[in-house]
Amino acid sequence: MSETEQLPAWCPGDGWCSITATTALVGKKWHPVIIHRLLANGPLGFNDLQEEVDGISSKVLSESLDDLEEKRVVSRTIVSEKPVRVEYSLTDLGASLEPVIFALADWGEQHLEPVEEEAASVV
Amino acid sequence: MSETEQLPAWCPGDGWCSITATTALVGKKWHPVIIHRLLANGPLGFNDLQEEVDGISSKVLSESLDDLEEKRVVSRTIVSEKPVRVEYSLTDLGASLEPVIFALADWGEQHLEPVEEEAASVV
DNA sequence: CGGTATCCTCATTGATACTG
DNA sequence: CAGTATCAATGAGGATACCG
Repeated sequence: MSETEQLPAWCPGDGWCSITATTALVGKKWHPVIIHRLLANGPLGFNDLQEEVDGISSKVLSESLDDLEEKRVVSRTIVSEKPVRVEYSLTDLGASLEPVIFALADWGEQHLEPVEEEAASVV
Repeated sequence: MSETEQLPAWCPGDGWCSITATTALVGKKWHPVIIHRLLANGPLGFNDLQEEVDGISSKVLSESLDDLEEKRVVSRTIVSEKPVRVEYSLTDLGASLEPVIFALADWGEQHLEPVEEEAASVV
């Protein structure tokens, strides 16, 4: 119980797990995509973001953003223009997720991407 | 609607998204951890795996493994020894997830890990 | 050892509508 | 534009027990 030092670096504690910890933050269904879009397309307004994500409802987007904000991954900025806009962007913590998001996207590209032909039958 | 080629490589189609595709495969709560353990500790039997994962019930582990098997990420091998054992291991596809899993673990390490001191106050 | 079978609860989503 | 309110539906996850 006291020899955590013999364990590999990627799995430190007895109970604690870096994977579990990470997925607890960004493991929700839409979180990776949202972060991805913010990473790629810079700060976005609510509706712009919703269009980027494709398929998400305003309710779920709102909840997701609340969650990500609470976890200090996303920051919400009210831009006092006219009319007032809101801008969602990544915090430094959020931006630091780039390798993770990139790994997800990359793997999907390389291993799943395919089937533009099949898509034709679906329309 | 026809100019998908102007989009960056990591976000190809109009509807299709590599992130969404990837998380559809490994986005379930326990999947990354399970893959991580198989990645790290080689083939494992059911109960061994359950102990590695820590906190998962046999039911959920079973369901997760079924799912991962169906998705060709994990393979189940019956070892005809005596008594019969079962070995779970990663397929080539599963093994190819290493960068993703590693990214998750790595990020957790670097950004979440700490707070052994704070833990004392929670107990 | 390697699982299933139940049952139950909570979290997440989806659809829709409405608001300032 | 940027959300919130409601409500229904799904389903993932947990506890426990049991089986070959």
